Amino acid sequence: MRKRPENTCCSVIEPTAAEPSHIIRAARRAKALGDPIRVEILQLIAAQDDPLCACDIVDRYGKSQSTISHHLKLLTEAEVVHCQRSGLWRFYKISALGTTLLRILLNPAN
Amino acid sequence: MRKRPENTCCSVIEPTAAEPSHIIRAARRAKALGDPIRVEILQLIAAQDDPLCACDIVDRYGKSQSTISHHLKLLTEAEVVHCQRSGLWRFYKISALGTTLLRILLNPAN
DNA sequence: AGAATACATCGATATTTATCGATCTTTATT
DNA sequence: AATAAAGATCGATAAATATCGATGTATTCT
Repeated sequence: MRKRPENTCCSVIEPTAAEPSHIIRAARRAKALGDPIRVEILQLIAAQDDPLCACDIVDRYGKSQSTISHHLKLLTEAEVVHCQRSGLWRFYKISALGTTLLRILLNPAN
Repeated sequence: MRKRPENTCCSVIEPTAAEPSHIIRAARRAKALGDPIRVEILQLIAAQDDPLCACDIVDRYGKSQSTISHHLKLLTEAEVVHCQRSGLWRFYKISALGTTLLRILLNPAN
């Protein structure tokens, strides 16, 4: 049996136990930004002064309407965007969480 | 043809074009945190005062050594952790990027 | 009521990812 | 040199995800 330097096995600090639901939510939030298309969509939404209609997002990325709808659903469920319905249209705006995440992920300095 | 409110189709603000490589890197960074196991591993690494040996990470999550090695590789490639080799061992510590992302993703207030 | 539009959902398929056991590589010990 | 240990890599498989076309649903217009 080889001895490990400084007995690392016995000096592991236990992290403060986060609830499983928090871990899962964190992963879901990250996963929402884990696709280049969704990063681009979020970037587009972030660039607007006003909430952006879903119909203005389709046709920009060479993907079908159903695919874009799927991506918008994931972004919404992760709460990186907020969605408001108005008649036939759905308008999306970036959330505070989305703004923060996008800034950090796109920052070349990190 | 129905008219959209406020002619949204004509008022879309173009985002400042990020390089494709930056978009892809952002997605890869996010994807690295897009798995609950990796969030937990990162949380464990983040809790340490000193770099943590990979051998202290295996056996904590009911996953095989090769699986943990795979996850550590993804975390390293995304630069949310830094890895230093010392003899037989690899020691991992969280990066500034990893610290920031973990804090935001786990924050219940967001 | 009927037609048209925006968007969601469904079912199918292809790609990606997580996981494992086995093996390989590197380093340290004897 | 032989052995042992840590960790990476490989090949296979199962699960998850991205994508599409078709269809459904809700809403608005005529």
